[in-house]
Formats: sequence, C-alpha cells, structure tokens
Amino acid sequence: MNENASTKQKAEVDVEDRRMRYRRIPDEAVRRLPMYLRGLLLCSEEGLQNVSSHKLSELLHINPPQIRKDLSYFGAFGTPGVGYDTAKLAKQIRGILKIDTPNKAALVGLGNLGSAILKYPGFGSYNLEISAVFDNDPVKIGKTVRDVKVEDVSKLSALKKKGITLGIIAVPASAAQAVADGLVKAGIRGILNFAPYYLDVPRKVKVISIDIAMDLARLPYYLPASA
Amino acid sequence: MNENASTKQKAEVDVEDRRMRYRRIPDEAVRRLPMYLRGLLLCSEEGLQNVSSHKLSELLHINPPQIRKDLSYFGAFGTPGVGYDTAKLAKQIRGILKIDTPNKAALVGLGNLGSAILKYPGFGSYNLEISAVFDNDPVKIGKTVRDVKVEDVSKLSALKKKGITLGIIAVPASAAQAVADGLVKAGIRGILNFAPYYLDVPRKVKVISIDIAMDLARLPYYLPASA
DNA sequence: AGTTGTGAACTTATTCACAGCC
DNA sequence: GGCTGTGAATAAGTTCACAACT
Repeated sequence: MNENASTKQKAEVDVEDRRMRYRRIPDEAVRRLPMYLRGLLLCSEEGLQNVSSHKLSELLHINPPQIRKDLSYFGAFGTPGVGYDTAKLAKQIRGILKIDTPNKAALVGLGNLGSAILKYPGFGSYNLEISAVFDNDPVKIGKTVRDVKVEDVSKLSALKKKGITLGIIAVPASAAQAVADGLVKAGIRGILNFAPYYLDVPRKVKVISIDIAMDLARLPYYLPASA
Repeated sequence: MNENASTKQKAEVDVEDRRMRYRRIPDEAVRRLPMYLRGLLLCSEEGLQNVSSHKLSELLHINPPQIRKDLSYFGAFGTPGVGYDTAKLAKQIRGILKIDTPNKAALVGLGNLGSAILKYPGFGSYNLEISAVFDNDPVKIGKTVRDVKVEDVSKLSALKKKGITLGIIAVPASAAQAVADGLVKAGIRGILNFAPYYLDVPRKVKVISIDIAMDLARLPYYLPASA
C-alpha cells in the first residue's frame, strides 16, 4: 500500500517508483533511518565520538544486525572493531534522506491539529521547516502565525515559486482529496496526510499517512481480556 | 519490534504476548482492521446493505485478496456471491478490536499537540473517549477543558478507579519515560506515544508510537532528485 | 578482543488461483 | 455470474553466523 494507513503504514499500491533504483532498498530500512539519526543525536550529546550497532540498539531497541544491514544498503560507513563515527554517520544518513539541505513544507489546515503541527518543535532537527500555511477560514486568512502568513487555500498554486517541496494535510477527510489535488498541481511531490482518507495521487507523488484515531483504536485489541 | 517508531511504526521488541493466541494473526492484519471499519462506515453512509472485498478495495486501496485473508483470520463473515453485510461486518470488527464497548483514555501533556488531540473529533467513531487529562503546569492544573478537569501529572495513580485502560503521551521526549512508568503503575496496558523516545515498559504493555517529525523526515528521500 | 558487512537461513506478509457456495 | 475463503506460491523483511578487518 501507499502508506495511507498510519505510520508504518505500509504499502499496497506502491507510489514510489522503484524501477529507478539500482539496488533494492527495503522501505522498512528507509523508515528506520530517521530513528538512527535520533539515536546518533543522543550519542552526540553524550559526547561519544564513535558508536557501535550495539550501542544504538540499546537506545532504539532495534537489533544490532538489523541496524548494520540497513546501513549496508547505502554503503559501508563503519570501521570494524571500532564502530561508526557518530558525526560522520549522521551526515551520511542526512544525505541519504536528502535532509542535509533544508526542506520547506506547506501546511494546509490551521485547525487544532494544524496549529499544533505548526508549533511542533521537532522538525528542526531534521532540517524541516513549515514556510507556508493555508486555510479556508476568512477569519484566519491574512493573519500571521509563527512568522508565516496564512493564505487562502484556493491559492495553493502560489507554492510553485517558493521552493516548497512538501505538503502537510491537516484538514477534514471531506476536503483532503481536493487539497491533495491542489498540492500536486502546485508541484508538491511528497505529502504527509493526517486526514483519515485514501488520497488518490499520481504515482510519482509519495504519500505518508498518519491516522491518530486508528492507531489508538487498535490498542484495545492488545489489552488483556480481564482489564 | 514494539511499534516504537512511527505509525506503522512497526515493532522491534514484541510487547504483545503471542503465546496466548491459538492461531497466529499477523500484526499487519490487525493494523488494517480499523481501516476496514472506516471503509464500512463510508459504505453504510452510501446506504449499501452489502459490500464486496472489491468495493472495499476501491475505497481503501488494499487488494481484495488481502482484505479477504485478513478477515479470514478471525472468521468467515461473508456470503459467497454476495459479499459482506455492511453492518454485521462492522460489528464483528468492533468486537475483534474490543471497541464494541467504550474505551476510556487518559491524555498526559496538554501542550499544543495534547490540546489538539483532546479536541480531535475522530475518536468517537471508534468508541474512544479521553476522560482524564494530566499536565505538570500549575497554570493548567485545575482548569476544565472539554468537560475534563486537568489534573496534576503526579496524581496518575488516581486512574485506577476510573476504568481508564489507555494512555496517550504528549509530553516532551525528556519526560516521556517517567510518564510511561506512571501510566504502567496506574494499571494502563496500552499506550499511544507521541514523544520521540523509545519507551521501556513491561512486556504486557502495548506501545504504539507516532513520530510526526520522523514521518515528515523520510518524505524527501522519495522526492525526485530534480525537484 | 571487538566490531563491521553480508550471504544464507529463517520468518513474516502478500498475492495468486481456484474450489466451493449463493 | 459473482463472490468468499484458503492452501500454495511468491515476495519482503529479519535474524543468524561468520569471515574480514582494526
């Protein structure tokens, strides 16, 4: 799938065009790369020059061979007997993920969730920035939030000139497809979707969906019957 | 793995105790059950009495045989030549997920994200309700938001008497483990975690993690090099 | 001794193909 | 004719085990 599900959200229809890649890299390995980055950041704060797959495993609870294999898909970054250079590996991973240079995102929908996303402090460490905001509420349009001016959602095409490559959809399900169409028309090729709706987009566009309610909804399944 | 990752967020250490189940049901099938419910709701609104795996496939973009196999892990709910009874299948799935009766959740952390989650309208259709809120900010404690009184996070143990079985963590990474410990001590056995941190919890506790920044961070990887 | 990188073995998940039922 | 349920085949992902390197 195309990750229209929830985080791992895996894939039935593969939006990503794999034909272009030489080696076959598992989606799951890509999914874990940002985690490795998080682990490396923690090690860096601890002042560690080098880090082993075992050390990362402790922090992230991913098995050491898994970590080594994932990294090996992209190259040989470590030194036998020593481990990985903390800073160098982080740099390599950022390069692979293409977050070594800043990535700008447009947020569509400034409701409760959209506002929270706009203020979310976690994007910075991945070189991500929300640099445009759209809504359809006349009361919100024109206002400035976090140094970003709220624009009318009908003017999504204005994105083209701004070097914005990512879109975040935080609108109700009923509006999500129209917003996705607008984003695609504006040249966006990557969408993070919070609406509980399957987005029909061209194959070249990658969609990752997060459905908060769905994730909470499968928790009861795992609860012991007694509780 | 234990889903401490991001939505699919999949799992490294398997928190779920599989030994107790007779048949082996793929985690992935469970992950898709709420999607089927969403599709069935749409069909129900369309007034369809019956629905085929093909029809659901159109709505959700999950292949028909996948849908049939997933459902078959739990029983034979369909009628050959006809399909599934929309209402009955929805009821079955709610039973499997144990959301046929209401599930109460405690939200910890009333920052931007926590506030958005509290107001999130999507939980109702899965019979989920946030019926307790905790924070450590004296300014917030004592206030009432959405009919729920904000309590001091140090009083998590009060949960025990309230019939609350789920926890939602929306605090900074640095506080997440302490909150998780508190929730576990209060008897919670299912946690939805928004903090970018691996939560160390007993095996009997199921953790599903959502890391928004991480999900956005792997989008650039899939962008065409030119863009 | 300690650690990486990786082919091979294994496990898990998806898709196919079709018998059987309505 | 249309659709389910499912064993068998395929594909994807994980873990193991160990040679090679520092």
